[in-house]
Amino acid sequence: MGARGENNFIGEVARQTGLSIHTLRFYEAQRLLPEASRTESGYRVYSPEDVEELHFIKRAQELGFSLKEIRELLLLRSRKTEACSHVKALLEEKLVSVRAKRQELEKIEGELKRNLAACERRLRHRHTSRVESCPVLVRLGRNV
Amino acid sequence: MGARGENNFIGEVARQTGLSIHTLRFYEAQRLLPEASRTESGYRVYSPEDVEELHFIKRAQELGFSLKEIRELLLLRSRKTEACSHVKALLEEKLVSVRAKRQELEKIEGELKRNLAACERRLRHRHTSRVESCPVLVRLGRNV
DNA sequence: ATAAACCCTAGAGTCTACTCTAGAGTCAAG
DNA sequence: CTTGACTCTAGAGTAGACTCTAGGGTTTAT
Repeated sequence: MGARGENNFIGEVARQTGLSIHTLRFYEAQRLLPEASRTESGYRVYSPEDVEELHFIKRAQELGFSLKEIRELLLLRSRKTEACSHVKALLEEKLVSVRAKRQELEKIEGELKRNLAACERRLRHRHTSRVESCPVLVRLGRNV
Repeated sequence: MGARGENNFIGEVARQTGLSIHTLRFYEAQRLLPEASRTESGYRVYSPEDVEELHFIKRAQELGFSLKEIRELLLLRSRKTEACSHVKALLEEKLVSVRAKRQELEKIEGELKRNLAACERRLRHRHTSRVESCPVLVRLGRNV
């Protein structure tokens, strides 16, 4: 139980947050975190607020925000003014793009299923599995 | 109606496929296409088969395959053997990952909606929109 | 006193799929 | 013969989010 156990050095914080040491330094370089304070020898020491901020970043990332957008959210948080309606706008924007991506993936998923079904029908009905009869490869090659 | 109109030079093929000239050369460099034949002066000439292959690539991309995976599909197509069951395996693999991504986005979408709802409730009930009361920013910062 | 485990910096490398640039040659039309 | 549209190559640049390396200092336990 030396200073190590008490101080939140970078490795410890990495463990707490599930981020890598590299990533923590990277976030600092990207100005997502305020510069962490240091020990005399230059080791970064993370306050509980820093750790909270890292959780904030992770959580926002899970909501599909990019680091750039997260920087904006953090700024809002610190500005402490007019935040809610601005946050709402960001959420709405993000919702639109996430919904579009999701719908895109749904279409892809449907296509894949259809191709897979064609594949399976063919494999059940013939012993040959040469390319000439692979409906998927044929389909992909057709113009239009 | 000179040689231009008859030969499928790169610009023409770009128009036909909706890919850029740069992209066509890029695909060749990535060995997705066999090296296109050339005129005496070195201009690339694309055969109808080349164009078909480009459509194949586009279509496969729309199914969520990466260029690397598409290279594999093209190889299968040219090997003309055992293709169908191999293709089936690739489709299944892709379906799994697309489904996972889609479900992930669905979760994100739900989260965003929930946050947005909290946002709206708050904005309806209070005139203050200070950060202390922005439920989303508070939520994002909470550990756990 | 020394090894193990930790930390530091600056900067390069990774991945994907392009996208663009500079400098130069080619071709058809007027 | 010139103009303009087209083509060529080699190589650099872009975006996002890391990830790693080399070379070196620090701390703790034995």
